[in-house]
Amino acid sequence: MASANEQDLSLKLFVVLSRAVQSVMKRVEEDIKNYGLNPTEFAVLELLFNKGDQPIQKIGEKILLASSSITYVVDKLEKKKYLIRKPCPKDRRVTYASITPEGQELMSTIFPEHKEALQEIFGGLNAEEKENMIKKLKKLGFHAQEL
Amino acid sequence: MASANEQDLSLKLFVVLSRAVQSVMKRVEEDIKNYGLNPTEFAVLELLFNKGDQPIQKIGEKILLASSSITYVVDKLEKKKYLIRKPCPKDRRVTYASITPEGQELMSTIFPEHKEALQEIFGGLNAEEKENMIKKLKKLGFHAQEL
DNA sequence: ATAATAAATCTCGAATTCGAGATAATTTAT
DNA sequence: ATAAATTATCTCGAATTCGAGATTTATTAT
Repeated sequence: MASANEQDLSLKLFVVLSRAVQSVMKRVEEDIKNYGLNPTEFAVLELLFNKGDQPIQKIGEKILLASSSITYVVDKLEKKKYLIRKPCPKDRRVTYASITPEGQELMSTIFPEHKEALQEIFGGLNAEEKENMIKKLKKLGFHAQEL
Repeated sequence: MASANEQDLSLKLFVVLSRAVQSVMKRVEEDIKNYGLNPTEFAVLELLFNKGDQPIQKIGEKILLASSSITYVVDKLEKKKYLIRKPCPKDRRVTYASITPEGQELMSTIFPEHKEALQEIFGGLNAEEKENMIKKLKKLGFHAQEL
């Protein structure tokens, strides 16, 4: 059994993590909202922009979203003309999401801006601190995932 | 202007942070769901349990929730008999949320269990790593908040 | 070859959160 | 003392996410 101090330390880490993430995400959302997108839409476009066409199923796996939610987001992006659905000829169960030229143009403009915004948002830490935090967060994330 | 490497590091930190938090939160939600609560309900009860009666307004400030959302959560907890609303006699605009004996009993049972669960979820890091992460997350959070 | 199983996508309804605005009470300024 | 501004809470509708289940297609087992 963990000592009271160890437990309190974990509790504190949980609280501090929640707060910090809330502050960070708020800024990130503000940034993305400037582009007329929400974080999920941005994540989907970023995936298609950087990794090419994806089966709708795969998108859900990569950005950790339920299939019904993906349908919703892809619908919205299709209405905005940033992507189109393309049926897969080999497997008629599958539909690809494919970024349009409009989507490409949008992303090639805003992705660099987004990276600058992230650079500012994470400006509280220097490079070494970021490297270290990445390492520790991976450890933490893997452990939590495997429970 | 930040170098490409610095920007990529921030982007990577953002991605890793998002993933890690997603894994952690998923476990925490599973834990809390066992108690028949969602994370927001738990946060409200925890506040009342540890800090005593609170004006509804204050709850929103402490757990960072919009006033309309607080009304919704307090309604739910009141239906579950874990808290009651008490009008403030000094200022008739104010309503206190007050934990009931049932709520006290619930929290005194599940709060220790919750701390044990957190101890497991954060078990990927040792005490020193947690201390360090708390320090860095505070830096990160304050910086992001002040932008 | 047929039946059972699995996989991909979608539909639907519920849960949660937000923002805008309504209402009522208090405080501040004139 | 009255008017104006502020504060606390709530109502309402929109946005987003989920899970359960429906539908269609493909794969596996008999």
